[in-house]
Amino acid sequence: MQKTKSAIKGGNAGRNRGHNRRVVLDYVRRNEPTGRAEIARSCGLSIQAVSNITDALAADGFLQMVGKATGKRGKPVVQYRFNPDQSFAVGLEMRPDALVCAVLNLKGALIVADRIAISNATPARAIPLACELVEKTIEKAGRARSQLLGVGVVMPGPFGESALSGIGEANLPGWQDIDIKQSFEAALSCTVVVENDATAAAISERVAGVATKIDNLCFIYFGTGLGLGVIAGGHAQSGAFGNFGEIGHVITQVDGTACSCGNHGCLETYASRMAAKTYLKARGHSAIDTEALSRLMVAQDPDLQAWISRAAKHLSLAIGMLENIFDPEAVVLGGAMPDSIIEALIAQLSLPKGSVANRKERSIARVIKGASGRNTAAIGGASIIIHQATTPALSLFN
Amino acid sequence: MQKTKSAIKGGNAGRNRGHNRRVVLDYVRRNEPTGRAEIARSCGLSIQAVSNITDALAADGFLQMVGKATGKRGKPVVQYRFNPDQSFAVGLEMRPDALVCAVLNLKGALIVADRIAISNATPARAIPLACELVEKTIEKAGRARSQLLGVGVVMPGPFGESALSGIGEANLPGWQDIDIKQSFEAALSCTVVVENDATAAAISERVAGVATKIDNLCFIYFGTGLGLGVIAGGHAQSGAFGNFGEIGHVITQVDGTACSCGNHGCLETYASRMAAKTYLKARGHSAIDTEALSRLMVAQDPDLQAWISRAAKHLSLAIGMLENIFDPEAVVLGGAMPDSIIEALIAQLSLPKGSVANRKERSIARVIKGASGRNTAAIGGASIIIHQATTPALSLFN
DNA sequence: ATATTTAATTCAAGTTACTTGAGTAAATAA
DNA sequence: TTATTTACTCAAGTAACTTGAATTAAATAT
Repeated sequence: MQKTKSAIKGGNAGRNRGHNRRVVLDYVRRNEPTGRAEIARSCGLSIQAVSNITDALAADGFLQMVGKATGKRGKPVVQYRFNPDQSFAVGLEMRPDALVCAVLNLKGALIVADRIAISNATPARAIPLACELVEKTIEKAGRARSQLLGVGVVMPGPFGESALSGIGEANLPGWQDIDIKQSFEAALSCTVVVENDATAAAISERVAGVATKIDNLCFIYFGTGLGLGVIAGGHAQSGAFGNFGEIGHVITQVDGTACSCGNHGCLETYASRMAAKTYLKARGHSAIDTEALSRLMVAQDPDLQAWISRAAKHLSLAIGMLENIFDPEAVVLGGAMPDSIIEALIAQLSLPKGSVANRKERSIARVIKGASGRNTAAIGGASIIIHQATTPALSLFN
Repeated sequence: MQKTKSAIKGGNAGRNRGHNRRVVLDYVRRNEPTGRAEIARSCGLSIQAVSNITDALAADGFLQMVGKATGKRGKPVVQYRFNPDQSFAVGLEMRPDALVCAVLNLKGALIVADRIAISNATPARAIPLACELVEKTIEKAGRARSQLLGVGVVMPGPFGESALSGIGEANLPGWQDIDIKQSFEAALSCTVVVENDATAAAISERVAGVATKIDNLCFIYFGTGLGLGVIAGGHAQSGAFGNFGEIGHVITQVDGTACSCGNHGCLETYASRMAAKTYLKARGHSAIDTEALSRLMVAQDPDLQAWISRAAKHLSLAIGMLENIFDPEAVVLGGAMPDSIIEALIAQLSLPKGSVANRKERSIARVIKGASGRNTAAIGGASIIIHQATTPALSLFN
């Protein structure tokens, strides 16, 4: 009988210290400016403890004192705020045709993004190039390498054995057999996290996007295929084998369009960049890239309009399903797709009325546009690093 | 600007103590019999700390020393095991037509289950009756009321404003406006947790069912409708508004059968007890309850066979979708449905091959049968209490 | 048989980070 | 001016964990 690995570890004074620092840091980041008494009340700690912690965080540069707040009765509050420039995070998107790198400050603001074209993106070729790009982009951002918090590497899923399964045609070749995280950690000697694009995008919305105050969201990501990133209770979902969110292969039409995965009627064959490309090519358009899509959108091309209308139908089904399953505060659409098309898709959705999401007193729309564009995934990668550094979790005890 | 309530609190020695006790208790429960050195290694604590903690847990009756294990080199391990009878948990299912109560020991074993019929289940009528049933069932189980760990109340979701939304026809009337948890806590003066049936069922599989070693699972629950309970990373998902898992209203056939929710082609109209009832009634069968379904199954009734075959098609779609979205270790089917029918449904599934779940090296089947029968939900309710008491989580710091 | 090795466990002292309680400071309200 | 309120500091106290040396008991080697 195999013993269960206890995923959850015990705590001690030291681990507690780390946890509490994150709790305080996270609270200040989300409620700045704020004072120590308020932090203590909110975080369930004594004022003295918070005082010690803020002193330490300020000494380390994570927090900044920003003067006193008067107006209320009592001794004025010495206010602290989060220092977004204490360090920085790097995001790196690995694509078959390009490597994209983004440097973000701790508030999630983009400092610099850069990219290089690449072909034949095997690990042996791509990893050194990627690392070089990372170093150059850090330099371009004018940041000290020593302040690097970590690198978030974003690759299209699914990971692992998925190559065997039919899904994952859009994957990079030769990456199934290596430990990506370890390879990058060895090359960059810093914290590295590997995630899929959709999850990265979802996290970036929570770090600095439309969902900073939202703890439960679904992000539908337009990559080559279609991905789903979910944040539940403030934490990103990743599945048992890291392949959470393969929404592209959810079937929205029985016996529909043939999909590369072997099934028919997958959502991805209707609503994805690839689907748009295929649809437009079949109607005589050529060289469909993101820019071309933008242009067709401006020109109100009837073929693109027809595609959007069809895609919106399938997306509506999928979104209704997500709402009923995840009960999120909002569904976000974004990714490597022109803003104008995402907006058009949202405008044409016909969401089911019979849904737990169809509440009268909604403070946010059911579907909102998230970050999109060519750098979304790389920004998402950096956001994961920020999220991990500032979000207290049980993982601290691991 | 509203301040974020810090959901996550800081830790101190006392909270750490509680956390560590749970970590140790959980480890022993899942790996018994085991010794202190092993616990220390697995939980990241020092042997001395574990020794103190096990002493305390043994003194409180949560752990029992069960002798020494020889055979290996070195001083023999003093083994401990979880004491399943230190206290007990109660589950209570509130249904429109009946109240079901189950008493479980801490290992999740059923001690006694009981039920009473009820009509017009308004809160004012049902809550006193339910509390009476709880007390009587505890007595019948021969347990001391003082050992009661808590009561898990199971009701069909969705909760909250859902009555407005069209979904939830099967709901109990008059329960939308009261705080169910508080009402029961006041009446029973003990810990009360309220959950939906599907989540309760999922947790019960993890506490004592087919998923004790599984951290990621999806449970499709046959209630009146169809529910989904998900455990991800060992923790039950509940959604932003407690309405996670309304899988019954996922559309598996565009323009399909009309559903009470106003949409067409909802999974629930094909695969649920209600669907079976409707299908069989339309074909001349009458008085279809669970027992009748069992009898028809034994008799190999062709109408029921046809229904199963159709339901399996729709379930296959839904399960494929769940696999792609959640990437679970397994999907479990169970609930208030005869075992024989669940088995037949599983046998007739045709799962998509293009799925992240279609791995070669699976140790468990993609779809397995979980607990089913008339008491499943009540047992699930009690399981939630057990799960909460023995599963360490960040919530300890709340 | 005896010695050695291995591993679990205990004992006592030491450490850490938090809490407590008394006291101070600075603002508004009366 | 005085009282009240609220934030914060200082110093001492405490709980729970870690560390390191010593002890115990079984399996294995000599």
